[in-house]
Amino acid sequence: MKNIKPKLIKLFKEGYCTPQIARIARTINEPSTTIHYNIKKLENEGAIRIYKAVFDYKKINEGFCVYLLIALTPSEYSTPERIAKNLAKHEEVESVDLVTGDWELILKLRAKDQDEYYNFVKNVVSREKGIVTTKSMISLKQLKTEFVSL
Amino acid sequence: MKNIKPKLIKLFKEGYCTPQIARIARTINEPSTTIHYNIKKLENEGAIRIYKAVFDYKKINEGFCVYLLIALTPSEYSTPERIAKNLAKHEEVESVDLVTGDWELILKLRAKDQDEYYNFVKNVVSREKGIVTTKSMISLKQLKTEFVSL
DNA sequence: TTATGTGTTTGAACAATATTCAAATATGAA
DNA sequence: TTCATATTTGAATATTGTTCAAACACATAA
Repeated sequence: MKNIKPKLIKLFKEGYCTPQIARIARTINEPSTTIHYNIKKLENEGAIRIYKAVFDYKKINEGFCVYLLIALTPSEYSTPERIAKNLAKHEEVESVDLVTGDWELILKLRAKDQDEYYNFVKNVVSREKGIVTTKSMISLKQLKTEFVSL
Repeated sequence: MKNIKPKLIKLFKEGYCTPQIARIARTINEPSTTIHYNIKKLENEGAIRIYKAVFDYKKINEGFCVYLLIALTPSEYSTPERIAKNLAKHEEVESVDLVTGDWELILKLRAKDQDEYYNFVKNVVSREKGIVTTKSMISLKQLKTEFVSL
Protein backbone atom coordinates (compact mmCIF):
# COMPACT_ATOMS: atom_id res chain seq x y z
CA MET A 1 0.00 0.00 0.00
CA LYS A 2 1.45 3.25 -1.10
CA ASN A 3 -0.86 5.60 0.77
CA ILE A 4 -1.31 8.00 -2.11
CA LYS A 5 -4.39 9.66 -0.57
CA PRO A 6 -2.69 12.26 1.69
CA LYS A 7 -0.35 13.23 -1.13
CA LEU A 8 -3.27 13.81 -3.46
CA ILE A 9 -5.14 15.90 -0.89
CA LYS A 10 -2.09 18.07 -0.35
CA LEU A 11 -1.59 18.65 -4.08
CA PHE A 12 -5.27 19.27 -4.79
CA LYS A 13 -5.55 21.95 -2.10
CA GLU A 14 -3.38 24.29 -4.09
CA GLY A 15 -3.68 23.20 -7.67
CA TYR A 16 -2.80 20.26 -9.90
CA CYS A 17 -6.09 20.58 -11.73
CA THR A 18 -6.91 21.97 -15.16
CA PRO A 19 -9.97 23.16 -17.08
CA GLN A 20 -12.07 20.71 -19.08
CA ILE A 21 -11.98 22.55 -22.37
CA ALA A 22 -13.85 19.96 -24.42
CA ARG A 23 -16.68 19.72 -21.88
CA ILE A 24 -17.02 23.50 -21.65
CA ALA A 25 -17.04 23.70 -25.46
CA ARG A 26 -19.89 21.19 -25.61
CA THR A 27 -21.78 22.92 -22.80
CA ILE A 28 -21.84 26.39 -24.31
CA ASN A 29 -21.69 25.13 -27.89
CA GLU A 30 -18.51 26.84 -29.08
CA PRO A 31 -15.36 25.46 -30.77
CA SER A 32 -12.85 24.13 -28.27
CA THR A 33 -10.11 26.33 -29.74
CA THR A 34 -12.19 29.40 -28.92
CA ILE A 35 -12.60 28.18 -25.35
CA HIS A 36 -8.89 27.45 -25.17
CA TYR A 37 -8.01 30.95 -26.35
CA ASN A 38 -10.33 32.64 -23.84
CA ILE A 39 -9.14 30.54 -20.90
CA LYS A 40 -5.49 31.30 -21.66
CA LYS A 41 -6.36 34.96 -21.78
CA LEU A 42 -7.95 34.81 -18.32
CA GLU A 43 -4.89 32.99 -17.01
CA ASN A 44 -2.47 35.50 -18.53
CA GLU A 45 -4.45 38.43 -17.11
CA GLY A 46 -4.06 36.80 -13.70
CA ALA A 47 -7.84 36.58 -13.31
CA ILE A 48 -7.60 32.84 -12.76
CA ARG A 49 -5.13 31.99 -10.00
CA ILE A 50 -5.27 28.20 -9.91
CA TYR A 51 -7.47 25.17 -10.48
CA LYS A 52 -8.05 23.06 -7.36
CA ALA A 53 -10.32 20.51 -5.69
CA VAL A 54 -13.02 21.25 -3.14
CA PHE A 55 -13.40 18.54 -0.53
CA ASP A 56 -16.03 17.21 1.79
CA TYR A 57 -13.81 18.19 4.67
CA LYS A 58 -15.42 15.76 7.12
CA LYS A 59 -14.22 12.95 4.89
CA ILE A 60 -10.60 14.07 4.87
CA ASN A 61 -10.30 14.55 8.63
CA GLU A 62 -10.83 18.29 8.62
CA GLY A 63 -14.40 18.41 9.84
CA PHE A 64 -13.75 20.93 12.61
CA CYS A 65 -14.14 24.43 11.19
CA VAL A 66 -13.71 27.69 13.10
CA TYR A 67 -13.87 31.39 12.36
CA LEU A 68 -11.28 33.09 14.55
CA LEU A 69 -11.59 36.80 15.26
CA ILE A 70 -8.39 38.55 16.34
CA ALA A 71 -7.86 41.98 17.91
CA LEU A 72 -4.38 43.51 17.80
CA THR A 73 -2.60 45.79 20.24
CA PRO A 74 -2.70 49.44 19.12
CA SER A 75 1.04 49.31 18.43
CA GLU A 76 0.38 46.71 15.70
CA TYR A 77 -2.30 48.70 13.90
CA SER A 78 0.26 50.08 11.49
CA THR A 79 1.57 46.66 10.45
CA PRO A 80 -1.30 44.18 10.71
CA GLU A 81 -0.03 42.47 7.59
CA ARG A 82 3.02 41.04 9.30
CA ILE A 83 0.93 38.99 11.72
CA ALA A 84 -1.62 38.16 9.03
CA LYS A 85 1.08 36.77 6.75
CA ASN A 86 2.60 34.69 9.52
CA LEU A 87 -0.75 33.11 10.26
CA ALA A 88 -1.60 32.59 6.59
CA LYS A 89 1.44 30.31 6.17
CA HIS A 90 -0.11 27.45 8.09
CA GLU A 91 -1.94 24.72 6.23
CA GLU A 92 -4.85 24.73 8.72
CA VAL A 93 -5.69 28.25 7.57
CA GLU A 94 -8.23 28.48 4.76
CA SER A 95 -8.49 32.27 4.67
CA VAL A 96 -7.11 35.43 6.28
CA ASP A 97 -8.64 38.90 5.96
CA LEU A 98 -7.94 42.28 7.50
CA VAL A 99 -11.37 43.66 8.35
CA THR A 100 -13.23 46.70 9.66
CA GLY A 101 -15.08 46.69 12.98
CA ASP A 102 -14.33 45.46 16.47
CA TRP A 103 -11.66 43.03 15.28
CA GLU A 104 -8.66 43.46 13.01
CA LEU A 105 -8.34 39.96 11.56
CA ILE A 106 -10.67 37.14 10.68
CA LEU A 107 -9.35 33.67 9.93
CA LYS A 108 -11.13 30.58 8.74
CA LEU A 109 -9.48 27.45 10.07
CA ARG A 110 -9.92 23.74 9.47
CA ALA A 111 -8.70 20.99 11.78
CA LYS A 112 -9.48 17.37 12.50
CA ASP A 113 -11.18 18.06 15.83
CA GLN A 114 -11.28 20.35 18.84
CA ASP A 115 -7.98 19.01 20.19
CA GLU A 116 -6.13 19.73 16.99
CA TYR A 117 -7.67 23.19 16.87
CA TYR A 118 -6.61 23.80 20.48
CA ASN A 119 -3.04 22.89 19.56
CA PHE A 120 -3.08 25.35 16.69
CA VAL A 121 -4.31 28.17 18.92
CA LYS A 122 -1.77 27.27 21.61
CA ASN A 123 1.24 26.82 19.35
CA VAL A 124 0.62 29.34 16.61
CA VAL A 125 -1.89 32.01 17.56
CA SER A 126 -0.97 32.60 21.20
CA ARG A 127 2.75 32.78 20.38
CA GLU A 128 2.17 35.62 17.96
CA LYS A 129 3.13 38.93 19.61
CA GLY A 130 0.70 41.79 19.15
CA ILE A 131 -2.52 39.84 19.57
CA VAL A 132 -4.62 41.22 22.40
CA THR A 133 -7.85 39.17 22.24
CA THR A 134 -9.32 36.37 20.17
CA LYS A 135 -12.77 34.93 19.79
CA SER A 136 -13.64 31.58 18.25
CA MET A 137 -16.85 31.04 16.36
CA ILE A 138 -17.14 27.29 15.89
CA SER A 139 -19.02 26.13 12.81
CA LEU A 140 -21.88 23.85 13.84
CA LYS A 141 -22.94 23.25 10.25
CA GLN A 142 -21.45 24.24 6.91
CA LEU A 143 -24.05 24.85 4.21
CA LYS A 144 -21.79 26.33 1.56
CA THR A 145 -18.03 26.59 1.15
CA GLU A 146 -15.91 28.05 -1.61
CA PHE A 147 -19.11 28.71 -3.58
CA VAL A 148 -20.00 25.01 -3.36
CA SER A 149 -23.21 23.97 -1.61
CA LEU A 150 -22.87 20.92 0.58
CA MET B 1 -17.03 39.19 -30.20
CA LYS B 2 -18.66 36.35 -28.33
CA ASN B 3 -18.02 37.47 -24.78
CA ILE B 4 -17.06 34.03 -23.51
CA LYS B 5 -15.45 35.38 -20.32
CA PRO B 6 -18.52 35.64 -18.06
CA LYS B 7 -19.65 32.18 -19.14
CA LEU B 8 -16.27 30.72 -18.23
CA ILE B 9 -16.26 32.43 -14.83
CA LYS B 10 -19.69 31.05 -14.06
CA LEU B 11 -18.73 27.50 -15.02
CA PHE B 12 -15.37 27.61 -13.22
CA LYS B 13 -16.93 28.71 -9.94
CA GLU B 14 -18.60 25.38 -9.49
CA GLY B 15 -16.60 22.93 -11.52
CA TYR B 16 -15.67 22.15 -15.11
CA CYS B 17 -12.11 21.34 -14.09
CA THR B 18 -10.34 18.02 -13.72
CA PRO B 19 -7.20 16.64 -12.08
CA GLN B 20 -3.88 16.65 -13.93
CA ILE B 21 -3.12 12.97 -13.53
CA ALA B 22 0.06 12.92 -15.61
CA ARG B 23 1.55 15.89 -13.76
CA ILE B 24 0.73 14.42 -10.36
CA ALA B 25 2.26 11.13 -11.47
CA ARG B 26 5.48 12.88 -12.43
CA THR B 27 5.50 14.94 -9.24
CA ILE B 28 5.24 12.06 -6.80
CA ASN B 29 6.90 9.57 -9.11
CA GLU B 30 4.19 6.97 -9.43
CA PRO B 31 2.51 5.37 -12.47
CA SER B 32 -0.34 7.46 -13.82
CA THR B 33 -2.73 4.50 -13.62
CA THR B 34 -2.08 4.29 -9.88
CA ILE B 35 -2.86 7.97 -9.53
CA HIS B 36 -5.97 7.53 -11.63
CA TYR B 37 -7.20 4.68 -9.44
CA ASN B 38 -6.66 6.61 -6.21
CA ILE B 39 -8.34 9.77 -7.48
CA LYS B 40 -11.40 7.87 -8.66
CA LYS B 41 -11.59 6.27 -5.22
CA LEU B 42 -11.59 9.67 -3.51
CA GLU B 43 -14.29 10.86 -5.90
CA ASN B 44 -16.45 7.78 -5.30
CA GLU B 45 -16.08 8.13 -1.52
CA GLY B 46 -17.37 11.67 -1.92
CA ALA B 47 -14.19 13.07 -0.37
CA ILE B 48 -13.62 15.22 -3.44
CA ARG B 49 -16.68 17.29 -4.26
CA ILE B 50 -15.60 19.14 -7.38
CA TYR B 51 -12.64 20.66 -9.22
CA LYS B 52 -12.88 24.43 -9.73
CA ALA B 53 -10.93 27.62 -10.39
CA VAL B 54 -9.80 30.13 -7.78
CA PHE B 55 -9.88 33.71 -9.06
CA ASP B 56 -8.20 36.97 -8.33
CA TYR B 57 -11.59 38.38 -7.45
CA LYS B 58 -10.57 41.97 -8.01
CA LYS B 59 -9.97 41.09 -11.65
CA ILE B 60 -13.41 39.59 -12.18
CA ASN B 61 -15.34 42.48 -10.63
CA GLU B 62 -15.83 40.88 -7.24
CA GLY B 63 -13.26 42.80 -5.26
CA PHE B 64 -15.62 43.82 -2.47
CA CYS B 65 -15.59 41.08 0.18
CA VAL B 66 -17.59 41.07 3.41
CA TYR B 67 -18.12 38.77 6.36
CA LEU B 68 -21.72 39.17 7.46
CA LEU B 69 -22.72 38.12 10.99
CA ILE B 70 -26.41 37.38 11.50
CA ALA B 71 -28.42 36.99 14.73
CA LEU B 72 -31.80 35.29 14.57
CA THR B 73 -34.95 35.81 16.57
CA PRO B 74 -35.35 33.19 19.32
CA SER B 75 -38.30 31.69 17.45
CA GLU B 76 -35.93 30.78 14.59
CA TYR B 77 -33.36 29.00 16.76
CA SER B 78 -35.00 25.66 16.09
CA THR B 79 -34.81 26.03 12.31
CA PRO B 80 -31.77 28.14 11.46
CA GLU B 81 -31.12 25.97 8.43
CA ARG B 82 -34.11 27.29 6.55
CA ILE B 83 -32.75 30.83 6.50
CA ALA B 84 -29.21 29.60 5.93
CA LYS B 85 -30.25 27.61 2.86
CA ASN B 86 -32.18 30.52 1.41
CA LEU B 87 -29.15 32.76 1.71
CA ALA B 88 -26.76 30.12 0.38
CA LYS B 89 -28.64 30.03 -2.94
CA HIS B 90 -27.34 33.38 -4.09
CA GLU B 91 -24.25 33.55 -6.26
CA GLU B 92 -22.76 36.42 -4.22
CA VAL B 93 -22.46 34.03 -1.28
CA GLU B 94 -19.15 32.21 -0.98
CA SER B 95 -19.87 30.44 2.31
CA VAL B 96 -22.57 29.99 4.95
CA ASP B 97 -22.01 28.52 8.41
CA LEU B 98 -24.14 28.06 11.50
CA VAL B 99 -21.86 29.03 14.37
CA THR B 100 -21.58 29.24 18.15
CA GLY B 101 -21.31 32.54 20.03
CA ASP B 102 -23.08 35.86 19.85
CA TRP B 103 -24.29 35.26 16.30
CA GLU B 104 -26.09 32.37 14.67
CA LEU B 105 -24.86 32.68 11.08
CA ILE B 106 -21.72 33.85 9.36
CA LEU B 107 -21.67 34.48 5.61
CA LYS B 108 -18.81 35.36 3.33
CA LEU B 109 -19.98 37.52 0.45
CA ARG B 110 -18.39 38.84 -2.72
CA ALA B 111 -19.69 41.74 -4.76
CA LYS B 112 -18.38 44.23 -7.27
CA ASP B 113 -18.44 47.18 -4.87
CA GLN B 114 -20.16 48.68 -1.88
CA ASP B 115 -23.27 49.58 -3.92
CA GLU B 116 -23.75 46.06 -5.14
CA TYR B 117 -23.26 44.77 -1.61
CA TYR B 118 -25.84 47.23 -0.32
CA ASN B 119 -28.33 45.97 -2.88
CA PHE B 120 -27.75 42.41 -1.74
CA VAL B 121 -28.35 43.30 1.91
CA LYS B 122 -31.41 45.35 1.01
CA ASN B 123 -33.00 42.87 -1.39
CA VAL B 124 -31.99 39.53 0.08
CA VAL B 125 -30.90 39.75 3.69
CA SER B 126 -33.34 42.31 5.05
CA ARG B 127 -36.29 40.57 3.39
CA GLU B 128 -35.54 37.36 5.23
CA LYS B 129 -37.92 36.98 8.19
CA GLY B 130 -36.35 35.90 11.44
CA ILE B 131 -33.19 37.99 11.28
CA VAL B 132 -32.88 40.29 14.26
CA THR B 133 -29.47 41.93 13.80
CA THR B 134 -26.60 41.88 11.33
CA LYS B 135 -23.06 43.13 11.42
CA SER B 136 -20.80 43.61 8.41
CA MET B 137 -17.07 43.11 8.65
CA ILE B 138 -15.65 44.51 5.43
CA SER B 139 -12.44 42.94 4.19
CA LEU B 140 -9.77 45.62 3.79
CA LYS B 141 -7.21 43.15 2.50
CA GLN B 142 -7.39 39.46 1.62
CA LEU B 143 -4.18 37.57 2.29
CA LYS B 144 -5.44 34.05 1.73
CA THR B 145 -8.62 32.59 0.27
CA GLU B 146 -9.71 29.03 -0.31
CA PHE B 147 -6.26 27.88 0.92
CA VAL B 148 -4.63 30.03 -1.79
CA SER B 149 -2.26 32.83 -0.76
CA LEU B 150 -2.67 36.02 -2.74
C1' DT C 1 -15.79 56.11 -46.48
C1' DT C 2 -11.31 53.27 -46.59
C1' DA C 3 -6.98 51.72 -44.67
C1' DT C 4 -4.48 49.78 -40.84
C1' DG C 5 -3.36 47.50 -36.68
C1' DT C 6 -4.91 44.65 -32.95
C1' DG C 7 -7.60 41.19 -30.92
C1' DT C 8 -10.64 37.16 -31.59
C1' DT C 9 -12.48 33.06 -33.82
C1' DT C 10 -11.87 28.75 -36.04
C1' DG C 11 -10.57 24.19 -38.32
C1' DA C 12 -6.89 20.92 -39.33
C1' DA C 13 -2.89 18.52 -37.74
C1' DC C 14 -0.47 17.08 -33.99
C1' DA C 15 0.95 16.18 -29.15
C1' DA C 16 -0.26 14.89 -24.77
C1' DT C 17 -3.29 12.99 -21.64
C1' DA C 18 -7.03 10.23 -19.57
C1' DT C 19 -9.20 5.83 -19.50
C1' DT C 20 -9.95 0.95 -20.03
C1' DC C 21 -8.61 -3.60 -19.31
C1' DA C 22 -6.41 -7.60 -17.64
C1' DA C 23 -2.82 -9.41 -15.03
C1' DA C 24 0.04 -9.21 -11.04
C1' DT C 25 0.58 -8.07 -6.42
C1' DA C 26 -0.66 -6.87 -1.77
C1' DT C 27 -3.74 -6.99 2.26
C1' DG C 28 -6.65 -8.62 5.86
C1' DA C 29 -9.77 -12.02 7.76
C1' DA C 30 -11.03 -16.83 8.69
C1' DT D 1 -2.35 -21.29 4.77
C1' DT D 2 -6.47 -20.07 2.03
C1' DC D 3 -9.59 -17.08 0.28
C1' DA D 4 -11.80 -12.82 -0.99
C1' DT D 5 -11.02 -8.14 -1.72
C1' DA D 6 -8.35 -4.07 -2.64
C1' DT D 7 -4.47 -1.96 -4.92
C1' DT D 8 -0.82 -1.52 -8.33
C1' DT D 9 0.75 -1.54 -12.96
C1' DG D 10 1.81 -1.67 -18.17
C1' DA D 11 -0.10 -1.86 -22.76
C1' DA D 12 -3.61 -0.40 -25.84
C1' DT D 13 -7.03 2.80 -26.86
C1' DA D 14 -9.99 6.81 -26.58
C1' DT D 15 -10.27 11.44 -25.63
C1' DT D 16 -8.52 15.77 -24.97
C1' DG D 17 -5.33 19.79 -25.13
C1' DT D 18 -2.30 22.56 -27.99
C1' DT D 19 -0.22 24.63 -31.97
C1' DC D 20 -0.55 27.05 -36.11
C1' DA D 21 -2.13 29.80 -39.83
C1' DA D 22 -5.90 31.83 -41.97
C1' DA D 23 -10.13 34.25 -41.64
C1' DC D 24 -12.79 37.48 -39.36
C1' DA D 25 -14.23 41.36 -36.23
C1' DC D 26 -13.46 45.68 -34.22
C1' DA D 27 -11.69 50.20 -33.23
C1' DT D 28 -9.14 54.16 -34.72
C1' DA D 29 -7.36 57.55 -37.79
C1' DA D 30 -6.83 59.49 -42.26
